[in-house]
Amino acid sequence: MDRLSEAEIDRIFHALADRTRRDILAVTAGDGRSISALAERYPMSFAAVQKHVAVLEEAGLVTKERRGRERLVRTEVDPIRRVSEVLDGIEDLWRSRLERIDDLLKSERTTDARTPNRGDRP
Amino acid sequence: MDRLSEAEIDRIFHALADRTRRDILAVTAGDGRSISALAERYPMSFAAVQKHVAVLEEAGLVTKERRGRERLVRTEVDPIRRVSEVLDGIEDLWRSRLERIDDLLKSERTTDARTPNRGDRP
DNA sequence: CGATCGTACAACCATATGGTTGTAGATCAG
DNA sequence: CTGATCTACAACCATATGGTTGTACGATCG
Repeated sequence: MDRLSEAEIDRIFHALADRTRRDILAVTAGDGRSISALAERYPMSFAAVQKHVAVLEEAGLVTKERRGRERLVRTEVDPIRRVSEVLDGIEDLWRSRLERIDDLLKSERTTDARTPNRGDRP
Repeated sequence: MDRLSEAEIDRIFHALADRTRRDILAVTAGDGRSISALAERYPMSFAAVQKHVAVLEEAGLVTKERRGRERLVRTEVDPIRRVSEVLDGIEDLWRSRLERIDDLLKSERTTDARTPNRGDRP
């Protein structure tokens, strides 16, 4: 249960930044589908769908399991859950910064009001 | 409070699929920073950072507010929260499909076991 | 005023991306 | 075995992306 590396997060978000790939995730969530079954759903060639699946696979969002001559594509929910936590992290940061700023403003109002508006940190 | 369109989700995930942009989001969460202040943090030109901010802005993840000759960049937490729900949606789908399959297997086991393994739907 | 700072934007370049077609290897049906 | 199906993979192409440099413009300082 390691944390996701930045490179992994890059790959996951990039994989999610495409309608077709998100749809593949939705369709193959829970039960798997063969690539050719997937290819029927989209207005593009088999090879194009194959590439989308490859992107999802490299991001760890789906796995391929062979069944006879087919490869069953199935979405893995774990990385999705973990990348969701990345977003939660930004949200938490946002909240805590707001709090900190609020405190700052309060303490300044009780002492002086000469607007030291810079928050630089080299 | 509309739902995000697919195009918006495309833009948001694409914006998130870059380390520098995610860092900008983290840094400007809560309090804003000028673009030149941001540019000091990264090993690239001012114009490159400017482009990253533009991508984030088009995705609605940050807003720019002018203060004097500077533009304060500040992350908007709402779209982040909403795209997080997109991921939750996939996860929910996953869970419900698993349930459905489980039910299917159970009902088959009680009647017959001739493995009708195809789940096609034209 | 002139100089400088922060920004905007255009032009350019190398590489990545998303699509295509074509070829070849496995596996299954007859 | 033969043929059909499913997959893998390479080669190719147009466009998008992430970076650069250079120029221009508004706001601030002296």
